[in-house]
Amino acid sequence: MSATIYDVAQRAGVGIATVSRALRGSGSVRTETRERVLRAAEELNFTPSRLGVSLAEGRHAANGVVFPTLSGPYYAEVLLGYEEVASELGRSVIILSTQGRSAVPELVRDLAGRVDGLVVFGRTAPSGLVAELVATGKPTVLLTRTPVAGADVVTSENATSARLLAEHLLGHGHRRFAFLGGPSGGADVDERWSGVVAALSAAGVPAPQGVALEAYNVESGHRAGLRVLDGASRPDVLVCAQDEVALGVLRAARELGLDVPRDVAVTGWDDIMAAGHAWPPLTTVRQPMRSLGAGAARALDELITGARTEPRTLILPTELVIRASCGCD
Amino acid sequence: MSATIYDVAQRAGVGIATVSRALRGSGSVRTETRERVLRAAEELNFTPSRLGVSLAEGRHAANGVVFPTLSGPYYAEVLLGYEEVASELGRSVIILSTQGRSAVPELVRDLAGRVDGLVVFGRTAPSGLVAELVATGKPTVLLTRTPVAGADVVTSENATSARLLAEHLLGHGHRRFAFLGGPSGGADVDERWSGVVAALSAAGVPAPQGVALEAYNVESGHRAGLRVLDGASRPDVLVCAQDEVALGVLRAARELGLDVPRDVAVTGWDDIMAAGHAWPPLTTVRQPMRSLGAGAARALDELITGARTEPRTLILPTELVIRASCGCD
DNA sequence: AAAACAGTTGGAAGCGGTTCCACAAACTGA
DNA sequence: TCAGTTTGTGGAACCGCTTCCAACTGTTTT
Repeated sequence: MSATIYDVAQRAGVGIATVSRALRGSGSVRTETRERVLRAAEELNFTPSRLGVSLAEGRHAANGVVFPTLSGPYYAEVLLGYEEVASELGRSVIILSTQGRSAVPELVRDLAGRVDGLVVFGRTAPSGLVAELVATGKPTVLLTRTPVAGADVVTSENATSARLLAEHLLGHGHRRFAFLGGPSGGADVDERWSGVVAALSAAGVPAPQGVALEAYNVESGHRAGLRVLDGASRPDVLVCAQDEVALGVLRAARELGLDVPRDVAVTGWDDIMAAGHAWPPLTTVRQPMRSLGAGAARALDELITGARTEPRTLILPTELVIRASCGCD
Repeated sequence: MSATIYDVAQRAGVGIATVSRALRGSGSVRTETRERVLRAAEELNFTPSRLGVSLAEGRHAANGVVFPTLSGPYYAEVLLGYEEVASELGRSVIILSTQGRSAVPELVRDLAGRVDGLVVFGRTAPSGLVAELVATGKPTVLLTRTPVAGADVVTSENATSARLLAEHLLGHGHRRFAFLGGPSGGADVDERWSGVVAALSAAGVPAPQGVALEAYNVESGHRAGLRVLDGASRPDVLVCAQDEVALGVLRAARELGLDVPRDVAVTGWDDIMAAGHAWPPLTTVRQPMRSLGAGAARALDELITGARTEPRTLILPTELVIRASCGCD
């Protein structure tokens, strides 16, 4: 096995307390002694055991993230932003994906035992479980998820951007809307729905047709697209709750011989990479995915260090990205 | 703080050894005693400290993964496959992304101290560092990366698929090839290059023009595409080392008023989601991304548990995916 | 009935660090 | 010169668990 602090102490001819102080720069150690310790540590190729340190310090120096999946760019980007900041703050990131898992509560509890705090995305762990974690005093940040008492929330703006998007589409003359997303697509999707409904209502236009999805991915969007676009009463525009759904709709339209945006307009949400490369390029709402992750990491750090004790909600701004699929150009 | 094993022992009126045995089912404990312990643990809401368990067991029950980035679907998909299997094997996954980081060696060493073994992707940590880790006896699996003595390698087939791809393109009548990838694009890209070169050489066609990229993403492909396609001596086909690069090339071609595949053919590699949704749909080589991750997780588990001590190389098959961007249809 | 035995159990020794506390040595100021 | 710091250091007490070992109980074997 590798060298322990006792080996270093013996080699340097000092006590383990002095080794610890010399290596981590705490307490005062005579320069000459420090150098002797450093040399001994170097010679033995000593690296402090992370477990020993954590046990003694009473902290893991690690955070957990619970997300549904990394299929699709959204969660991956958020995770990336999160990991970057967490790493800067000296914390490792332990991941847990829940999609397709059966024993989610057990996995989440296990994860909670390995970290100082965790970030939980929407559509992963049930709220009861989150409440249970919060109750044990585990710092928790909720990402794009309905609030739970005692936990931070980080999310991006939805309702207003949805309203702006809908108003833009109304400006194109579209009147018959379909919204591909619900039901219970999670807090964020619900807010987008509300925003669209509000805009149409204000304009005196009939409420959008709500189209339920089994999942938020291309296949699901494709199936829904075929279903919605094939009927006689085809909508003017399909507002999709996610870009991937919209990509599936674009494919469905192509297969049905429909031209987007002439025959039907399509919009997405998130502004993933593929959105700009689709044909036609997708009009969508850009979410600051990296910033969401970064914001969650900072919020969690504040809760863990105790820099802040009161839970807080952080809402990041989004941006309407007009391309061609709405009817522009 | 939360209850410890001592609290449970006291409440149940037994020793901590008995509590440990009762809870983890090791050793023999009288049924009546076990039930008393279980009840006490339940009442105190006891969860064994992960740090205490790990320190005593001498293992972390966690693995690390080092990857460049999660921008783009490739690494995300592999990571997903990895996490799924690791989780099944009872191991948590700690992630570390290196792109844009300055202190990579320190970060990797720190990570190594928190895990029982790690997976290192290509283009992240320098080989010297990996060799150092392997030398300390840390089980290591290399993913799509040049081998290091003592470490497992998991990768997917490159040279043969590249040859097949090139032969298909030759069948379309293309003769002037450009390869967007090198130099030193990593072991996998080098193999793809070799495969293409071999096919052209066998057909008596001039060797491909090698086009260096600053990075493997859409922007980089876009810039390279503008450069290569704008000249007088435009190639017949641009073989890209990655789908994202190819997507950038498609955009460049569109901007230059070129029709793909009539004026120039384009191919990618990986078969990411966007490849099928691009216009024209991208001919590419599908890598089994999830399986790569899953294979790495299993290989690492074997090394950690000692089920296998000799390093091994696992090469997964790929599949040529013919769509329209090569000239088909 | 004595001896061998299987089943239970608690004490204590780690695992590898951090840090409190006591103590000695060297320094400060009057 | 002497009391009162300041500095440097080691011993030992944790942190929370697993597991070896010895002891103790109640059977079963001879």
